[in-house]
Amino acid sequence: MARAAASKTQTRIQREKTEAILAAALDVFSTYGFRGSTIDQIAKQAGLSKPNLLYYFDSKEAIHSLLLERLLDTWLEPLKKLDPAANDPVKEIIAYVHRKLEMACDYPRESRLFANEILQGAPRIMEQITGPLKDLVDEKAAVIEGWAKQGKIAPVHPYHLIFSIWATTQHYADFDTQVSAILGARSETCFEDACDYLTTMFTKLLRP
Amino acid sequence: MARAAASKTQTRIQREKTEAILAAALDVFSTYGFRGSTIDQIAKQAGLSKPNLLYYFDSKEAIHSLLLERLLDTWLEPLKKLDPAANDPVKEIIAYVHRKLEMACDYPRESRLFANEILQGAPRIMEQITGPLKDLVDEKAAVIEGWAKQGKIAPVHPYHLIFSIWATTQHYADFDTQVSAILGARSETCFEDACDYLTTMFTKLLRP
DNA sequence: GTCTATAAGGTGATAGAC
DNA sequence: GTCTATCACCTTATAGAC
Repeated sequence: MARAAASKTQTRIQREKTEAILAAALDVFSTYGFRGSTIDQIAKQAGLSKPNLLYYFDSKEAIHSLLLERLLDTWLEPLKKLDPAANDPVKEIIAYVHRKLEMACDYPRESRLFANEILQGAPRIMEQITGPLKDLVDEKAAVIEGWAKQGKIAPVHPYHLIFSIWATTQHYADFDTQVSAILGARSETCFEDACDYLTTMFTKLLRP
Repeated sequence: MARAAASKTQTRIQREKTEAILAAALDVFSTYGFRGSTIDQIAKQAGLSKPNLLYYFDSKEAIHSLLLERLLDTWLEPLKKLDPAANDPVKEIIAYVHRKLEMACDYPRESRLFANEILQGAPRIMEQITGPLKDLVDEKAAVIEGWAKQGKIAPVHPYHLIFSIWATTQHYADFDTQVSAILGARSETCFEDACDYLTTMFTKLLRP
């Protein structure tokens, strides 16, 4: 892992610098992907020299790995919260859409970091996809299918429902450049409009 | 631009090699993005030496530019076909969804090339976004809004409708790695299932 | 802890023989 | 047209002074 970062007894300054590096790295990696990013760029943005950055992290890959590791917990949380015992399944799924859209709005760089990794074939994250992520999706897909069988929501392919929620919400983070360019002045209300639109779409889809 | 590629009188072999280079470049660029890709990789995959590749194209950027240039025509086509005079606007929009999904299925590398470029802030394609693409979207959004006002489709935010169509269809190309990993054996019927699912979703959304 | 200097290898592009 | 050889530069990472 890292030299200083691995130490359990970090000073405040060490923690601050580690976080500054991670923040800068998130910026750079989320934009250019792993191979397209350079340590120089990250160091410069974090306000350190390159060797100094490499004092805190052993390698470029170590920074990237830590970012991805941290990301996945955050990433799975909204879906984890989907409650199988919910009274109103339609509302429960809509609430999930809202959580996911909020994440795209508040953490667009995290979304792009993930998108970049998947786009490149997920070489550094495949185990997490086929492991924890797939398990969670399988579990929640079964919940959704159960709701459908009970007639609490309209019959719907649970996996593609989840994919469509991911796609439509993350789109606003990953393709923000395009969305903003096309909306122009309308960009200002983009997220509220998106929230309204997606609420309507998924409500109409799911209402039994 | 290119040396041999710029010549108007190419031999058959020259054309073939140019196309081989472009095919290999599409593979590599769509996976790693511009900065993450190397000429070496492209040359190797095309079956040429690096200097030989650079005999056909002046630079790495020249190849990338030509790919993007070619892409945009194909990319805009499905939306261009949306007919303002269509009898059944719901069907017309659903047909657009189908064309878009088919493109994601048949040309996933093109979709990922585009995604990579947007994700990186569209540095080499911004003019096309704010120009031809925005113009086309503005035009078609007006058509959709017209249909809504006439009561031919349900009232809906036209721009976010278009974004949601892009997001849901391109997702199957751009996030294919993730989709396949999660679906496992179900991947075999992925596109048929997606087609059914998206048809249902957008029909329910749009039916007046 | 942070710096300068530098090693070691990769990368875009060119020169010149064939 | 295609190759080998090579240049100039960039990038990751380390060594060692302070």
